[in-house]
Amino acid sequence: MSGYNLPKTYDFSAIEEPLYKWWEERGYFKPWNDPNLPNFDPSHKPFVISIPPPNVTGELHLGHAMFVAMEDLMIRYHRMKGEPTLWVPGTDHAGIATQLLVERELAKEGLRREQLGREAFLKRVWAWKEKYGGIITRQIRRLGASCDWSRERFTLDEGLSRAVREAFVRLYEKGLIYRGLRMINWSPGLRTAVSDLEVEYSEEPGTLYYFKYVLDDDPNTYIPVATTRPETILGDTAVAVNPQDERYTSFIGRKVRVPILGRLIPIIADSYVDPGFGTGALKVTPAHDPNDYQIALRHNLEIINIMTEEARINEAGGPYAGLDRFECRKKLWEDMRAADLVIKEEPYTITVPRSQRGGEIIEPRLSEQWFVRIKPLADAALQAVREGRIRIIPDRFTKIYYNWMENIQDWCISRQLWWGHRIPVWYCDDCGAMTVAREDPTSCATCGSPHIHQDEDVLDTWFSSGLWPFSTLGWPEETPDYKYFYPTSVLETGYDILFFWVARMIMFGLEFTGREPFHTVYLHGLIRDEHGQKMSKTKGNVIDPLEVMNQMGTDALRFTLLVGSTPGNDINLSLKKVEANRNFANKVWNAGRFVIGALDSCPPAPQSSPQWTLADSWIWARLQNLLREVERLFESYQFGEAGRQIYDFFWSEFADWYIEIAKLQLAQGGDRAFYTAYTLVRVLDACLRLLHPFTPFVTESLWGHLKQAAQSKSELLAPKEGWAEALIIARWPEPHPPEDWEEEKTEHFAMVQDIIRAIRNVRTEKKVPPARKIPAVIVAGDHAEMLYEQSQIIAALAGVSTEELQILKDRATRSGNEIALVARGIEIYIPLANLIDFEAERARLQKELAEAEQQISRLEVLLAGPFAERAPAQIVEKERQKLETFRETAARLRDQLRALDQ
RNA sequence: GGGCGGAUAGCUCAGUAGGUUAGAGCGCCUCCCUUACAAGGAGGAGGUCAUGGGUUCGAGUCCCGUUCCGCCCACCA
Repeated sequence: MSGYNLPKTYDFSAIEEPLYKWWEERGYFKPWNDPNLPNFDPSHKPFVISIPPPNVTGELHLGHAMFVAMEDLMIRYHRMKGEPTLWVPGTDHAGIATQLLVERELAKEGLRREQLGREAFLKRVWAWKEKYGGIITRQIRRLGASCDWSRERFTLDEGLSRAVREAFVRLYEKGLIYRGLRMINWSPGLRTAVSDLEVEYSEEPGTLYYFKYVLDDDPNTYIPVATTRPETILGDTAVAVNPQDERYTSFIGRKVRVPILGRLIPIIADSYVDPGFGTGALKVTPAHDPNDYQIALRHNLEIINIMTEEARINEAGGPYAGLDRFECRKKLWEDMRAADLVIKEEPYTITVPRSQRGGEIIEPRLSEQWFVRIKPLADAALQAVREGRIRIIPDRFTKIYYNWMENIQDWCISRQLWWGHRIPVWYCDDCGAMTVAREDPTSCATCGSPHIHQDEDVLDTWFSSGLWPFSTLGWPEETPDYKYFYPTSVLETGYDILFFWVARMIMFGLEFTGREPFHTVYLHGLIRDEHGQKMSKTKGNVIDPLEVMNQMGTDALRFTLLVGSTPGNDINLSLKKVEANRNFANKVWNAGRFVIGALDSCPPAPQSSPQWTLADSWIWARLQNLLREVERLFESYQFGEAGRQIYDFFWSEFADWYIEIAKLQLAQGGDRAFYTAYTLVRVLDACLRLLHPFTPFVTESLWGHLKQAAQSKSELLAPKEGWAEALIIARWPEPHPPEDWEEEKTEHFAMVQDIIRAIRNVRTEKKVPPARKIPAVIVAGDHAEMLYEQSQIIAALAGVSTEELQILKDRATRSGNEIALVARGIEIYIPLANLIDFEAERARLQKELAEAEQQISRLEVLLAGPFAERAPAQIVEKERQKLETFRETAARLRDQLRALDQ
């Protein structure tokens, strides 16, 4: 049996890499993936996914593994459905993250980027990208990602850069991009602006500092003020109170002195101030607080910036100039205490804005930046989802999306970095006018002067990612790819970047292409450790997907991620789960070995028409049921549930029952053996196809062996059209319409199963040695004939001796010297007189009888009530039959109890 | 301050057409190296589906309230 030449344990490490190479070389990842078919068929609707581009310098983590598993699943499924399928891969330049990495490298050499200058620095980054940029894509291949690498893109590629320019200029020309002085979030460490989304707020224990603002006209009187950031006192330009606040009415319009600095600032009235909070008086620092800035605008206050780009105090801070913001806080407070300006300190929980990258504390800062006027874009994006042109799965994120879109603020898109798309704006040194252009200009568009210089800033990375679904296909050119593959189909990613990325793609897609960039958004959850903790290096609970793949194989990891998750819900991953799925891959492998072995030894194709056994029919019916279920589940994006059902079918029906029975049928030889092999092949083949999107490697590998074995056997086993040259491009199995016989065969087989289980159960209970065959009498009424045909199977699987198995329609006498069982109304007697403990038997039978009677009365009540009239006839009938069976069972149990008493 | 998710077996979780005896994996107990697989096979123990109400012939599943856990959004010094 050549099937047994395959290794006994599935050896993924020998299989995965060559298989992936083969797929790629054969061109299966391309949309026209069958090498035997013509190259382009525009009449087919394509299925397209753009990869969420990982950071070019990133390293594989479970988030990547998750999206690859999900997207590759969808891609492989649609490919097998025969659709032209394209998965566009690529990477993101990831401005901040990458620049930070390179700057850190420089720091090791004692260098800062300013010392190198822009050109030289960018050269370094590109060199870095060339060196490490391939790592992540290699790792993604390792996961089995079947993307079309010939179409790989990078956000800083020439084509994509052109798209970015085009987008910027179009928005600018429409008046949707503007430059202005605004309060933005400033990252002192990176010395750049960041967007609202890049700031995370954390509740932290802090202090509320109370101090005195002394009145200029009455040095003995002061107005008490509280702040969480004393250093900002240096930039105060007013103290505000609520106009309704009677405590302070007399102060309004008078002046106070800024502590230490001695500047005179006014006390003003503004209804923004909450009289109930703190002291009811608010210090106003327009340059360092967004609310204060608004107040300043209303009252025309002076705006004093007291901090440098690195959040040190500048010359406006007088004696504190040069100090770091937190040093200053300490020093200033001490000085104020010495000057008797301190009232008290109170512990206070403050909401600290921190950078998403690195966690440093963000400073609100007034500065000149570029913004996208987002409202018009957001409105269109809102419409697209409201009108169902884009569907978000799971549905609950739709609300979150609405909420964000409805309250969206203008998007700060300029970054004071060097690594990224430089803003295509030039300033004239002579007339000062701006030139915004698609191509680098040589002169000022307004005055014609050649003395122009480009804006120093680059664009937010997400600006280019927002164009990803169409920029990767060639936009703004009307390339064949763009025309055919755009819009894409499904956008799949983690819910954590719904706003960062998904929302922006929708806005940009609608704005620039006039179409929704995809019709469906599928969001997966975050991956946590086995107890739901976030994975982090400090906690030491990080699972490295590469490690997992090395240990258990790619299929095991993929299957775990897919089956262990439901849309939008976080998944708690543990190695135990992966291990269980590695075992599954091994199970599949071994079932395959068995089937291939069966093929090798089975007789040639018969002339006669097939005669199916109950088991054959049953497994076929169950397979059809599975195909229907999987189809339904895939349609509704319930991939995890689909995987689970395939798993269950494969293991507990196909392997546990059909294969066991197949051994008996094969042993009969002749036509029976052939048709058994035929069924084995059919079912295994279908399972491999169904599993392929989940576990591509073990299925492809096994399928190749199976195909070979089947083809060398007979045309019947391997009809040409069914067996493509690779599983990856083989057809997805379609279910047959349900047929009448299916229900009956399923029912009958369930009976056989229950009888076998009942006997096995009693064997274990009575501690019958496994090898010992026992006698049994089955009394089955109308089912006797059907069961008689299954007697071999019952005997073999239940450990009953074939000679001593009787299957009767009825039996006049019952002896007390038998163990009596009832399964589905069928009686089973095991004459094991020496093993019978009469008391225990009576107790057991009585317990079973009680259970049956309880069910009977429950069902009687149910069927006598309104249920019978109101519930659908089918459901009622089902319950009626159940009641019948229980009555039957109860009657048999009573017989047996009586027999026991004789 | 708003909004969302979770609460099901010792652990981690499925259960998304409401159908009446609630499932899996791991762990646990008994037995078995049976010629695909010990990464396996057979049998078993274990759950008042967080809680209180409601809708319905019927609720783990739908509606309302409560408690605990987690998350997102929001400019309160």
